Amino acid sequence: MYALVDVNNFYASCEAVFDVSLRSKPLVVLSNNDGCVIARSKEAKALGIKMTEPWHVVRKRHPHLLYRSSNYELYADMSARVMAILSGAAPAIEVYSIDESFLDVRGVKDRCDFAREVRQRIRQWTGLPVCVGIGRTKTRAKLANHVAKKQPVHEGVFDLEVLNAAQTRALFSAINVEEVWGIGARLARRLECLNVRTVQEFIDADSEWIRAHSSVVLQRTHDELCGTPCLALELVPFVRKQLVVSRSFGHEIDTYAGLREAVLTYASRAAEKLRSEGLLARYLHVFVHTNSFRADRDQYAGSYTVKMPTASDDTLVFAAAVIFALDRIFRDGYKYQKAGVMLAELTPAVHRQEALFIDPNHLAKRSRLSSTIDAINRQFGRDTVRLAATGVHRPWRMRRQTLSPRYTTRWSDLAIAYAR
DNA sequence: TCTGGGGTCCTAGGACCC
DNA sequence: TCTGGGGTCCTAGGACCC
Repeated sequence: MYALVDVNNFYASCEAVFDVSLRSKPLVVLSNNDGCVIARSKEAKALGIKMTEPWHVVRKRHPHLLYRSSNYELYADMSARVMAILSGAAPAIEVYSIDESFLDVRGVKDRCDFAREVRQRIRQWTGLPVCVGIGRTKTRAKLANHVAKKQPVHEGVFDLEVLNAAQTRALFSAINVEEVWGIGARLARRLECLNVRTVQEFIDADSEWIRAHSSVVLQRTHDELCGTPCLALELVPFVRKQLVVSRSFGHEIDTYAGLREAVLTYASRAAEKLRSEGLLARYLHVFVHTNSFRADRDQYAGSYTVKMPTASDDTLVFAAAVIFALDRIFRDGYKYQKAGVMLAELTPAVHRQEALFIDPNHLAKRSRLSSTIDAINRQFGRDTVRLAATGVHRPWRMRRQTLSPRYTTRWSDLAIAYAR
């Protein structure tokens, strides 16, 4: 038996916790470069604003809409607070995303009571509103959470397993199959062609028939929905398989030098992340492309993968690989809009394989250098020490015009309470 | 002018092996 | 008329998630 706890409109709710003027108002949070809408308050959803709609389009339609640039430092810290509360409340918890966790609630006597208590505690301790869905499988708990969110009568808590057969049938017949976890727009369209539109119609379909018409993935979703668990709680912290750092530029880049600055910056950030997780990478992949929305311009996309002699976490090794790759994919005469660095075939640093012809002392020295740089940057702020080749003025850096203060992670940004 | 970023898993098909 | 059988590995592409 699982409970899925999910923060309502997470990014928008985080902003409203600290800025009273944003509460109960239409508010959107924007992606990097203030490009798209990636979170909406309840009131903004009511205005019909869609997820990932371009901001410049929305803004024209709603000139007075409140908005904020995304502030991931704030959201990550608020997330950690919520997850800490949940860890204290349940015997086992799987942190599924920045704003969602699955809880093991087997053995809980009154599940709804428990859920209401958790909800109240998170509200009181963090200021964030959450909904809780309960079900026999993870997929059912997800669906229950959807009901908790959509039907205010349940006051944020819904247990699917207390319904009788007729009630369940009525509920499932009223929900579109696309709301099921694991069924996106594409699969929903394909299912519709097969006359499966509602959750109930999907459940009524034969498991093998689904496998034949789609894949084992959809079959698992079906079985989960019918009550047969296929997905267990993932308690072991996951080991990532790849690491990507990519950004659209704040201003387009049309020179080799500019592109090199940006890609080296991304590679440096990737190396930092890699080291902070104790991993090494064997492959480094670089990609660059022009703005595909500009139909009036020539388009170009290039990518190149470098296999390094041994797995590494060294910024300087990555920098050399980046330049090697970029020299092979750069084409003059284009306006580049986005680039990225991907690290792959990751292995734990404790299993480091040394190279036959490289002096181990050299490796140890470079490793100390990286650790020292990381320590300085942790203490004095990101980029205090960085490669000169990552640029000085960096006009391509992303735009974030309405970034809120880092209320919970910077002394200088702490909220101030005034007494009368 | 302005259109995000970061992940995972599965499948099909080709290359290659014995 | 007849054209084996079984396996692995890799890659590209498609689907999903938040």
